[in-house]
Amino acid sequence: MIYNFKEIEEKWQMKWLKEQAYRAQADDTRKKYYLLEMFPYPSGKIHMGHVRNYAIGDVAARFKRLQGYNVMHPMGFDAFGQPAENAAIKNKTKPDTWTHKCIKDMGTELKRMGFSYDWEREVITCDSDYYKWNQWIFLKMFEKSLAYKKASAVNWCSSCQTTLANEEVADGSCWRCHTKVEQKDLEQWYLKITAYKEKLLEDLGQLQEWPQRVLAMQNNWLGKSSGVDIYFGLKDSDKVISVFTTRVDTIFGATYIVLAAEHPLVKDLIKGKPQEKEALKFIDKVAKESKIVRTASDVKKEGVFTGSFAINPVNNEEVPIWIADYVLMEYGTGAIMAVPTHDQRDFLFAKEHKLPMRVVIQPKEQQLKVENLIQAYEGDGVQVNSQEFDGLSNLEAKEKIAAWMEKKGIGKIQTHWRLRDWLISRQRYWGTPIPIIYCSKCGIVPVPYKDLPVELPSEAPFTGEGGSPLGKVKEFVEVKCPKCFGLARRETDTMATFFDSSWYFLRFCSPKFEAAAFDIQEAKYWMRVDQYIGGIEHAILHLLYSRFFTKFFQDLGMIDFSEPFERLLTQGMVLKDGEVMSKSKGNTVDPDSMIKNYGADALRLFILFAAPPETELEWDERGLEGAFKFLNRVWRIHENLKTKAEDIIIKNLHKTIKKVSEDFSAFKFNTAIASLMELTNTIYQHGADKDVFSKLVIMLSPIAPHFAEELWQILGNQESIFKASWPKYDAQLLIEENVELVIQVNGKVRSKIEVPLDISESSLKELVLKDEKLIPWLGNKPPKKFIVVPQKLVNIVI
RNA sequence: GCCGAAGUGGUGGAAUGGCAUACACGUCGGUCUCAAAAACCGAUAAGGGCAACCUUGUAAGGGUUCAACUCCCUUCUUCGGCACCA
Repeated sequence: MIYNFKEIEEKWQMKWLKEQAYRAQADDTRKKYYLLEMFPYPSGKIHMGHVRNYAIGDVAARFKRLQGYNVMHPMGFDAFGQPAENAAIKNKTKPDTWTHKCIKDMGTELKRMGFSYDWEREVITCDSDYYKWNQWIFLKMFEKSLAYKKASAVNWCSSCQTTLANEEVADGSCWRCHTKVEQKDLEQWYLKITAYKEKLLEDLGQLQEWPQRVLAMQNNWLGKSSGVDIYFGLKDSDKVISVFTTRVDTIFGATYIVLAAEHPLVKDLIKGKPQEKEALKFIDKVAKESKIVRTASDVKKEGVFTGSFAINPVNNEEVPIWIADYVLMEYGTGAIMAVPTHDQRDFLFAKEHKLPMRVVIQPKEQQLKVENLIQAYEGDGVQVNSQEFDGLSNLEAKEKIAAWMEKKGIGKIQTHWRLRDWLISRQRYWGTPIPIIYCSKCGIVPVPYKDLPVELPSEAPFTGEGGSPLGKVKEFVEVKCPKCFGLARRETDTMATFFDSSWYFLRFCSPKFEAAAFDIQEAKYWMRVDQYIGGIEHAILHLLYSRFFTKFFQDLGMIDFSEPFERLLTQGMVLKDGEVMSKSKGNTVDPDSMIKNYGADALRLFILFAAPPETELEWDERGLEGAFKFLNRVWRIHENLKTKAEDIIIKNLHKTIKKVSEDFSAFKFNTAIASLMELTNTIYQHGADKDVFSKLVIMLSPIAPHFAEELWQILGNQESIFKASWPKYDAQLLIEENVELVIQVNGKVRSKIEVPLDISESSLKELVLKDEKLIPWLGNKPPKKFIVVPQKLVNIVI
């Protein structure tokens, strides 16, 4: 007999919705648990990645409820963004219409999976009652000079026809459409995330429950590097070139310096020099090279001499100044001191252009000589040719030289970062309008708070062909200046959508609150997010921005913590035949058809059983079939319940309760399910009574909620199974009187014996030595050593 | 180059110093059936042996330990992040 999953799942889904079974209310008398999964972009259809992400979250939410926590488990939609615009163009509809239809369709699919969301808290970022607060946050940042406008070379995607943040560029290409990113000079809005760089780095230390790899990625992204800025004077002028180095110990070996082609002093340095023409040609060439070509590591290092000289401030030596393509304006000061003997890039460049070298660090095991060098020596050693620092270890010298230079005023201990401010202007329609007005008299004027929201006009002529579509909406653009009431124009760019998702977890605490972005009291109860679950692809972008916003809200005094997510779980991808499921590869499996064939419960069970949450999961429909068979196997138990279960079953049950409780707490769902399967197998051998079966059903309920709810009702319960409490195990029952000991000889298993739990070591020894199976191994020599691990094993060494 | 994660049967995976391969998939065999499906029961790392058993085995090599998938060192491979980063 097969249980009727279709009927059962529909029935309970309707009931849960009608009764608002998963409504969460703040309650100071109860311990809260805020469980959050990354909300989806409303594409219209859920995919297996969503199913996995949300199945993991739902099990945790339901488990915590059964344990008595007051659980908030909200869901919403990250609804602004380019795909809606593209789809609207394609389907000749409006992004708003298209998006809301997708939200509806996707909501239906999520409901069909039986996820226990509090739908009353649904947040949709493209609705003005949400994005109004994006604008409010932007204005607050503007007030604190954390939002500012700047002209600069920016990343430009010609296919998306918009600018991109540094975080949105991967391998020199647009993260969304993989088009090669170009550089363009534009005036754009930035958020000053760099104001929080130290705190963003330091607070990573708080995040004990985050995966190592995410912490490592954030650390890399922030890219702090400590060193010294050294001031090189010019030979023929009083200008100064500042270079940055992390190897100040090699300063006495600096035989030339190199500037990036874009360095502001370059034009001055070459002016009137015989090399001027050649240098200008080179600068022009570098400017045309794309960043990808320039940063490819196998490219030959090219450069030209400026004709000018600088003075090395530690020894007053004259050193030539070069321009080269391997020095980047974006990093450090855009200028380096070159130490060819101890830096491989400088070495290659010096060889190529026949520049001088000097060894200043001698390794212990060999004697370096400039004429014999075939590569730079980048390791540690002892200082030589370094005046009073000779003889010191270079590590010691590094600190001493830095301090000495600071004292003499020729250098400064300095830190450089990789992190850049966040460019948020997008030349697209479907996003939050930036609440700024440009007045020819008053300049940049923020929209007054009382005028929020700046509504996104419902009609705009977007064609996908570039230029901000809002710029063509006259009624939107033309506005009175809030200060002088003269004619002014609105900003026509919209905000990057990562702005929207940088604080939605706070909005969930009070999604309908009208007086502020969130209700401080509600946030005080619900925040921080106890468990956050989502894909590794957000390891940098979304998680970094959210951490930044949280720190900003803390500075505004609206919250009293600086990190939003206490625990983070990044779930692995779903693969098919070893490859990531994706539309472009055409190897996707539609969750909907799986629900039709096997039910949502079986799908949830399979996806949780097939692999631990963090690792990749290989899709296997036969495995799904197996999960379905298991549910049927459990289902049939209720038809044959005994009045009293045997002791062995009771013991097994309590062992299982212990194991499943521990595994659920640690998000080890695959092994939890394995123990439930083992218990089921034992029940097939020995039978179960109503109590044992009820407990099995409760333990299964977070994974297969409809299935469990139905069985719970069949067992005669009136209330929902999710009002029941998680079973507790009786430690007494887990204590065995006898225990099987493994007997090893020289570490190899040779026998097993059953002994009383509290056997003394001497009587155990006596017993073991009498074991006939051991005779061939022990011979008649006395054992050298006799190791006893209580209740586990004995190892005899001969 | 730097940083991070991983490598275990035919397959997904389990075991974090103490019986390697739990649980499941697949395969094979059996029960039931006119038959099939379903269901139920059993076998299933490799090699050797009629068998009881024995040997080998967790990417490779070495080490620590009575005992190593697990800890340490070296190397290889795969995946991910950063990178002419000074």
